[in-house]
Amino acid sequence: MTAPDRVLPAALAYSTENCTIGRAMAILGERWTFVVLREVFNGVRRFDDMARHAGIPRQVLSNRLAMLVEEGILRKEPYRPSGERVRHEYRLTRKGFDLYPVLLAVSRWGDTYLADPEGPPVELEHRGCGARVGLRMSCDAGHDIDELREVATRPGPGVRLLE
Amino acid sequence: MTAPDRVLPAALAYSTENCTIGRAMAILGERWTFVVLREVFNGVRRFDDMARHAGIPRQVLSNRLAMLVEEGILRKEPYRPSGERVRHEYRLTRKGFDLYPVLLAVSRWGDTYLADPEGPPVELEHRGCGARVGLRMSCDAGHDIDELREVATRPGPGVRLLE
DNA sequence: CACCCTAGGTCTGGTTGACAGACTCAGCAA
DNA sequence: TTGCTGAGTCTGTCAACCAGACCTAGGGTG
Repeated sequence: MTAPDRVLPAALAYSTENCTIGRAMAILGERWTFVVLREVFNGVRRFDDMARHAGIPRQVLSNRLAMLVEEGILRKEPYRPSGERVRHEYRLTRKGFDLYPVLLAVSRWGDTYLADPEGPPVELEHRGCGARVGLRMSCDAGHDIDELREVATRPGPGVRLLE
Repeated sequence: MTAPDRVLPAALAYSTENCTIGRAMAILGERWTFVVLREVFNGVRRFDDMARHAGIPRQVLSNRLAMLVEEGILRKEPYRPSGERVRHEYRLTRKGFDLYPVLLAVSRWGDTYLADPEGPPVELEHRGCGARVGLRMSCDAGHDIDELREVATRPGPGVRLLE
């Protein structure tokens, strides 16, 4: 029960309204967005497969896919299975692939804190080596970072002062 | 326009209903949850500071904080600034701190794809070294992983077969 | 004492989103 | 002609979001 420091860190002198987390979560922060993405990363690319496999309400899936296409995270591609008419599948764009670390981070956190007692239902392994896949913090200079204390916040090039 | 493989990967023979991503997103996947967490990670711990600083509707903030406390991600602690009455602040639990990689991943993705042209408003640097902080995929055996292709999905201990 | 200020909420009401279940529609197949 | 299948849309209900006003307890001020 000690008094906290009321001195706000430097970053907080700036508006967070333009902070990218808010924008990112406006896209990613809907109940099913990540579930859809997990399906696509797992190779499920078709509407009915997703709806059936992940148990997403069809209307919601429809909305989510349309939004993800509009945001440039998925693209809708026609293809023709031999002897059938043209169908469509959803595939990841580069922007979509780059969400993999987010998905992985969420997945590891969920496995740690939300899995049933017996353990997580699905695991990701390093192909060949067999060890579990995870994320490590590091800086662009290559140093590993183990402690949150080693991370500092600084204003970036797009900073905007509070009025 | 090639036909996709309709053979679902091994993981998909199992229900994803119990997959932890779904559960995690039921908690994290709401418009403001991460924005609240970002504030707390930045050292903003009090109701009014969050509401003012991040522009969150007070009712929503109230709900979000209550939910995060109930989920064991935040805890509410009383403290008394000298000469004032008792107040409350929200602090991260261990479970909450472990969300940092998720926050960092979202933040880096947002900085890359959603920032204003001039760049992200805030950056995270390695204290001392000054380089930007990011995440690297690696396996528990210590190998770096650069390609998504190196990651394979396997059933985990808590797997549950589809009926 | 009466009044004001502040932190930390609640209350109200309109708008949007989630969701289940039924319906549609095009093209192939029998 | 009828049926099947993939990929949706339509309808109606219920919950969540959100802005803006309101409330309340404790301490300070005149």
